[in-house]
Amino acid sequence: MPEPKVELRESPGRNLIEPKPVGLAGTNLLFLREEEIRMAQDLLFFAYRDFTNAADVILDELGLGRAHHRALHFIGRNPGITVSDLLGILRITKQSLARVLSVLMEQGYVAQAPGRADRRQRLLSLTSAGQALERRLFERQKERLSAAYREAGAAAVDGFRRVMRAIMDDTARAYIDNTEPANRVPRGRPA
Amino acid sequence: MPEPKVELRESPGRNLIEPKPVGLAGTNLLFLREEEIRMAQDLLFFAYRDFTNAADVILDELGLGRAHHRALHFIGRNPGITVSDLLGILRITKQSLARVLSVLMEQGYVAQAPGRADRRQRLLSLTSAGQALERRLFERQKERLSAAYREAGAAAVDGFRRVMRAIMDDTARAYIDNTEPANRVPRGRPA
DNA sequence: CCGAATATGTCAATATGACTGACATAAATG
DNA sequence: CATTTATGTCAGTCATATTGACATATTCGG
Repeated sequence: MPEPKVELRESPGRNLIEPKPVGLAGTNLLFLREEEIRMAQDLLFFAYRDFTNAADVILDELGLGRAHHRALHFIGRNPGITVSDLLGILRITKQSLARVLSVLMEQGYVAQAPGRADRRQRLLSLTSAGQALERRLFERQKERLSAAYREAGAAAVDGFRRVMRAIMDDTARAYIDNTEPANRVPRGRPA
Repeated sequence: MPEPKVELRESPGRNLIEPKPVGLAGTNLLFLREEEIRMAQDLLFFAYRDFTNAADVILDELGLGRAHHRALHFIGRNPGITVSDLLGILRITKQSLARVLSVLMEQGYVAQAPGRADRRQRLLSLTSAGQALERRLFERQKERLSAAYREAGAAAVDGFRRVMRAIMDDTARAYIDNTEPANRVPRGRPA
């Protein structure tokens, strides 16, 4: 019985707990707004869960975890990134990153080079093996994401991006905006 | 302690690693498609990170973790849910859930009742303390999410929902579709 | 040039949340 | 009655994160 059953067979207390949409317009709107937000919580949980799952088979084969994947992703996307910038993106402690990075370097996926301007820095980049691995992981997630994009359509994708960007905090927004491709379609807001 | 810096001060290897959008139309489109997907990876990471962060302060005060929050959320949303249905939603093992649930029950946030139709089942629901706690946690995430919805606009929210729904797997989609408000009819269970 | 600040690395100890696999009990079901 | 199901539990392990202290090399301001 491998398939997890998600459908609920009975939910006796449901109607006792949820505020019923009564005739009063204000109350009903409030209810809908709250339900909208709770739905967003569900969406974020499930979408993120299945998005991250997509690469797990490959990671398991190699004895790596999601933390390694995240590091590979952001180093691959920002070749020559400093350790402290990577820490700022991942929002984990130096020690947590150190363990992940040391594995990736030992296994030849990530290389360090001293910064030319500031020789204290260790600029991180993917080796060709690291690029290859990151690509394998990427392809798995791409399958799921591009299928979703195809299914939802271009207009929905634009809305998706806007909402996701608005959920994250300012520093992450700044990162996202700087990482966009140069030939991007202009956003709704003024620069 | 300075603000974590996310902006990248130098990225020497960037242009060496990213495939350049050459004149060839096909290659350029391929590049854009790939960049679109990598952007989606970024969006999911940052949005999920900051969405989950929102409730952490309260959880820390109480010595609870995100696993407890997830359980509270899905029990609150599905009062009377069975243990196995909750396991199917969270996709964790019985043992992982057991530890979380036993804490929540010891601390009076969650109650069990034997199923009426099937007395093997332990139907889970929030106590009033559990409802109160879930609401506190909810309000924090609501601040962030409703601000994002407001900023992005109704059309974007619709697109967001479509894409998120398309990212998740079939069982999660079925759950989402059954949980939608208003057009929710009594669950298809034969009494 | 010197002292302070910065970038990075490292140590030890700890916490959380997840896992596997085995086993136990009660109840439903054919 | 035998089997299956729903749930609980035990023991051990792993992955990922944390804090806080300390070390080294380098940069930078006065």
